[in-house]
Amino acid sequence: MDKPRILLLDGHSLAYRAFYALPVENFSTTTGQPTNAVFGFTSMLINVLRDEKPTHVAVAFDVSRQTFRSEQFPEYKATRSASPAEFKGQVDLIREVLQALGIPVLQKEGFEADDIIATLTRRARKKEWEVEIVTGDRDAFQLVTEHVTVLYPKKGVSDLARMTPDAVEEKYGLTPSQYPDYAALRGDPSDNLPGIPGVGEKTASKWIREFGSLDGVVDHVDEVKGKVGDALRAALPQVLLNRQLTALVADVPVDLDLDATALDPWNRGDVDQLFDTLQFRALRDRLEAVRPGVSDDAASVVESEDVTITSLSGEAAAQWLAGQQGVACVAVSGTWGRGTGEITAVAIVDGRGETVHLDSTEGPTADALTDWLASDAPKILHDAKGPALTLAAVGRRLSGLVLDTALAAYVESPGARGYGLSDVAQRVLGITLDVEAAGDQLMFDTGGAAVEALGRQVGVIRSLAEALEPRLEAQGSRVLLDSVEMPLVALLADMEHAGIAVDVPGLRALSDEFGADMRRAEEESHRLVGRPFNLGSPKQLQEILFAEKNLPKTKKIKTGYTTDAEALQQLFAQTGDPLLEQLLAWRDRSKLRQTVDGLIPLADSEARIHTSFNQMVAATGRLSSADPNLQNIPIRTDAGRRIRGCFVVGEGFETLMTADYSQIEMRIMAHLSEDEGLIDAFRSGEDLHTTVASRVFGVAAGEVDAEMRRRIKAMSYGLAYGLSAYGLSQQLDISPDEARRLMDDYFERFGGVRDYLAEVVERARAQGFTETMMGRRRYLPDLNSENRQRREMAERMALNAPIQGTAADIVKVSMLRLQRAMDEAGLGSRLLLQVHDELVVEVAPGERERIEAVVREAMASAADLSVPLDVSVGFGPSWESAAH
DNA sequence: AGTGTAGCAA
DNA sequence: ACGTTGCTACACTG
Repeated sequence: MDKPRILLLDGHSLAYRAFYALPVENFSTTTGQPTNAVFGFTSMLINVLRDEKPTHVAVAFDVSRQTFRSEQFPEYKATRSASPAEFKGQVDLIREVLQALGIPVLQKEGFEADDIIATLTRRARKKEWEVEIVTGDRDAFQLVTEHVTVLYPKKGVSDLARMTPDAVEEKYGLTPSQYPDYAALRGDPSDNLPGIPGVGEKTASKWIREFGSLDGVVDHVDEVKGKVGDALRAALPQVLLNRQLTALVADVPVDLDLDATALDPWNRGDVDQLFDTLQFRALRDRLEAVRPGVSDDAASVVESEDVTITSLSGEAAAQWLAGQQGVACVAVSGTWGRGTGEITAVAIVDGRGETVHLDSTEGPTADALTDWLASDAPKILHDAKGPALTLAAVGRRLSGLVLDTALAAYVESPGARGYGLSDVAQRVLGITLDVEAAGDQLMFDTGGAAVEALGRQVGVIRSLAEALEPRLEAQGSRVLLDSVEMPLVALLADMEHAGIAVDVPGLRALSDEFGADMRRAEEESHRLVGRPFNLGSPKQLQEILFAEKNLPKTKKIKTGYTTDAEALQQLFAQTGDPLLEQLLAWRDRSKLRQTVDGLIPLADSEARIHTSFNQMVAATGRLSSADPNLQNIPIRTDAGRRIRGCFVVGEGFETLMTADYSQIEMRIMAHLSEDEGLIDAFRSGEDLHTTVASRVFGVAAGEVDAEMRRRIKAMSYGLAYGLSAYGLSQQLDISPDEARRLMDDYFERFGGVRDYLAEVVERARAQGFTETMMGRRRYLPDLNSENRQRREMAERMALNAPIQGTAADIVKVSMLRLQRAMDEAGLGSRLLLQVHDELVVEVAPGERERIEAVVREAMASAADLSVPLDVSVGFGPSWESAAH
């Protein structure tokens, strides 16, 4: 066994360093608690634990300013200003962190942290332990020996200087034991210890080298010539006092058995909880990577410990699957994404409680498993889309899914941070799963550890199913889960696997063209400014626009003044500066080019791009699309639309079709609010915004001009987002008063809408959540927040969630109905994309008319509203041409 | 690596 | 402070 190595930290000095090294704006919790010092300290602690691998750790703190030093010299540290309010309190949080980690904290009235560290150093050295001291106080350099190292923060919180005897020698030209003598001569402004006029670091160091020590200097004090000599002699009493104060006391009466500083695994539950409240996500992961803690609830995690897991393969696997009884819980390991997937192994526990492990890297076992997953045998999985993709990749479809515990957790409470097995297990069961470690095992180890990890996971999935089902019943959200979210899994897998064809040469040509446009704008901008600069750097832009060219200041943001497109356009309108035009042109083209360049490498060998639809991200129930995001492909400008033109019908298909709901959110608002006027406006079949405008302004529909229509359109759309009079005025470029009047007039005519919006917020405030037509909830605890900003934010969310969420419900239902209708009719067309209110379908040869009818029917009948659900449809060889 | 700014969609 | 839901790229900073 190696020699023990003890790590001694100076809590206060490190916290102070961290506090000034890290900007407090960047390190605060959402509740406003500053955490920069806690973060920096904890980060340093984790780093030294990682790099130094100590066996023992202790942290010393100062208690108060009253120490034996301030008694001897009242001015000691007197110039230190009171610590800022943001710092106070953080020290207590640091103590909490240390307590959670089981690291002893030491302090002693009348002494400083450094004295305690000196004391512990002496004691540890008696036992011949190695000592490492981490402190921001240079006085500790006097403790350095061959076996005692000081780690001193150079700058920031991640760069520590390793002060060995050689390093001290190199830096000061002195031995560590000479350091306090030197410090006494030099004085220390931060401790308010006066130095000698005319004597700085250089001279102090020179004298100590020359005379060997401070005693030597005293002995030869008369030999020092010149003005500095006089100054030295005059200051000698102060220097000797300095020497006393700088000396660290190594016999502080602290009551601590060194063995109690042994670094033990900490309780992961406590640490997770604390790091959660501090909102230290990354730090927690770093900590886990350095030293995994132990779960406090080991028994409930390792449920599989006394469960027998049987590994089966080939024929035996097939037989077990065929004879499996009841509902099976399945834990799956494998990889998936980009429209395909592969399962490496599964653990299954069936209704009899038999647990098996199947290694599906082996052909026959994989085939048996595929058949079983595609069969109606009832099964419970956690996040089944990955396995469903694996099936889609071999032309099969996941079936028999009676519960997806990830989706269940999402439906039960959307808006949580994550829905991975460990996230949900933590939230629902209160147990900590070390999924990363398990994942590693699964990746690199096909032996017992991987089997056991999967066995544990399948046990957790079973517990989750039991815990979540009653919650869903209580909420009444079982229908939503069973008839919408879960059936959607296999459909999304099919869509992702299908992908959408792109014209790769077309995209390349666009990239070149946009690139050339960018270069032109860039060169012209450089010419106008007179030197090259980075057009993509908001910081440099600010410098040029506001400091050099002195253009009018725009809206303030954290880092200065905004240079966003809206602001630049306004500036251009004011000043006509040609640079602004070039900047805007460059921004536009570079955005388009980056979209194009992101797509090109994602096209597969058949020139198809496979996105991933995420079903558990949006708190309102919408899908999201990522890698690449195909829900934000440009459409508003001509150049942008050309990118859509590169999404094309694939080989073997006749055409693309797009079908979208027109004004679905307004229709939902009409339905939910039961506002007669709005319902009539929709039923009339006339242009909605014109009809609404004619009522608000009290003129005939024929007399509604473009401006009136524009204002009403903005107002109508804004309603569903909780738009304020101020926001409306900004958007329409009118005065807040005028916006206020517009809103009043609007609500005068459409009072039902106003009443509905008010009621929806009040109901949500009372019950704590909003609900969509299909019973999808969104919890909004902030509706009762004391903090106005948070409360109003929650109110806008409460306005929007039922409308956006109901639209999401309806579109999802329409997708399922479409899928079912196509299956039943045996059509070869397929759904490729969903863009919130739009579906993109790849139409098989000869199916155009039938598909149009099927799609219209599926979409129009997806919900029964008091207004019709209008669907517009378009066909074309590309996504752009299929738009309407 | 994480944060901030910017910008695209519905 | 003032309009919701997302995703991605880049610059900048530690």
